[in-house]
Amino acid sequence: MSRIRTRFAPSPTGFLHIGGARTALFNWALTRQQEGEFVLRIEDTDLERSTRESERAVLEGLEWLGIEWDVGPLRQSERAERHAEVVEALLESGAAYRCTCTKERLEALRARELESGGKGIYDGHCRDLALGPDCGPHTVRLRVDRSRSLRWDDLVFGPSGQDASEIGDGIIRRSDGTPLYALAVVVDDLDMEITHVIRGADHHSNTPFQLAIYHALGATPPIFAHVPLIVSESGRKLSKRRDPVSIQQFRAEGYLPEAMLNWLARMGWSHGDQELFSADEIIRHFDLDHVGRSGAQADLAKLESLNQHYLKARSPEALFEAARPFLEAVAGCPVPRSERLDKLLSLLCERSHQLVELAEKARFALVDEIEIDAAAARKHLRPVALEPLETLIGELEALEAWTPEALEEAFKKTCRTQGDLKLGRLAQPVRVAVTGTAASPGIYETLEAAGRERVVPRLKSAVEMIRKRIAGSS
RNA sequence: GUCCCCAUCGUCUAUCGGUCAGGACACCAGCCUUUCAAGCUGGUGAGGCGGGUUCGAUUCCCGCUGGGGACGCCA
Repeated sequence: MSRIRTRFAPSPTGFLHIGGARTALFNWALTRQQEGEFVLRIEDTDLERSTRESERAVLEGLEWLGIEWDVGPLRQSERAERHAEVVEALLESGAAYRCTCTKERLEALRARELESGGKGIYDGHCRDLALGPDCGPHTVRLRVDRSRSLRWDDLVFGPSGQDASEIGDGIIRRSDGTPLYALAVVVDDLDMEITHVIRGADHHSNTPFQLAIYHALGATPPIFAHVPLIVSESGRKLSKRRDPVSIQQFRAEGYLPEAMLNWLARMGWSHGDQELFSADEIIRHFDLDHVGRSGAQADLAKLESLNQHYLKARSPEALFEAARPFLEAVAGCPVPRSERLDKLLSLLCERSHQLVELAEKARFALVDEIEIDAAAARKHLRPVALEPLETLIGELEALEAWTPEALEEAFKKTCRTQGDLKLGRLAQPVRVAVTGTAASPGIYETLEAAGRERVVPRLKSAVEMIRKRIAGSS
């Protein structure tokens, strides 16, 4: 058997969304596995809605995910001549005909049809009129051979399609001379020798008409595999407005590409009980037979869980590399990598789901001025903490080494001299004073990460706060 | 409205006639504990309904119900 050739054909009318990304992933995975060729084709025939900007967004999204194409990006708009040529040939052979029906007539027709319980398809008004090129403004319709079967064996849905008698003569060229999607995809897929068309299930019911075009062209259709849609929590098709669907949005929030890939792969596809997949494993195991037929809801909680998993799985270098822009956004300045920061990051990814969250939690070690959470201060920076804090400051200032071990020693000693104070009674006020919040990694690691130069002043300012509080309440 | 498709825990799913219906996320509880997490242990939780076929149906068939998609001079 010859090599397979697949394609991903997004229309650049927005950003790369998760449905498209998953379709691309499935195409890519199968192609890599079979050592075929993967074509990227931009379907930009709708000039009004297509922009170079969103085309770039789509490419960037794919690149970020690590989905690489072998051919392209090709643009459908650049193939206009070829499309026109095919329509002319179809006209010539009689497989297509000119239609002068106005939009008004068609609308009225459809309304009347629907009203009387009909199918709302074209009635063939111009089918046998043999209209010539001089018939005025006209579209071109495919003369669907009504005796044929427009069925195929879908690799995901199984036997699909209907008889040609059930569909109408669809338009393949607009009155302005440009081709319609159905014509363009078929011609492009044929010219590009695409062997497997793997696309969203929203194309499932458009496929019969496309088969009719293949027939009219005397061509053999490719193999089709329709992948069920990813749906929103309401169970409907994803909406760009209401649902978080943009790949770049996820990226901006700090999701890792390996987590996205894993998440996307497991929506609709499975490999037994396995949940974790690297890109290589997806390629190795991907199988259209194990793509389900029902729509999948995008579960953000699962993505978060996967993202944390991959955050923890990253090497310190790779973690820092991914986190850097987020850390710098918090710091407001370049953030160099350091051993101290690496340690903090590894501690923080156990309590973060995305990089934005991680960077925010690292704030206390990145900036000089922190804000103290009011509720945390009220609860922990109380008069009873005053003496212990002052004692601790003395201990810390006397410390030679700023290590977790030395810090622990200082804390233990302070607790002892403060009448066997429970560690939590000291650790919590310190935590709030140093991080501004009541939650952080272990207190010694936290102090180590913040650095002596920041810890002592912050403790002193906390002491001041408490003093003011005492003065204010008396 | 017409055509097409889909239907297992809250969610993603495994199961290709015989399983105590499994896993993961989420959720709950316990352990751990200086906070928050993480981790560990345990737990709640599913075959939409009605008919068939069969010794036996989640699995095969039909109907119903529910949900979705397509019906453009959009892609």
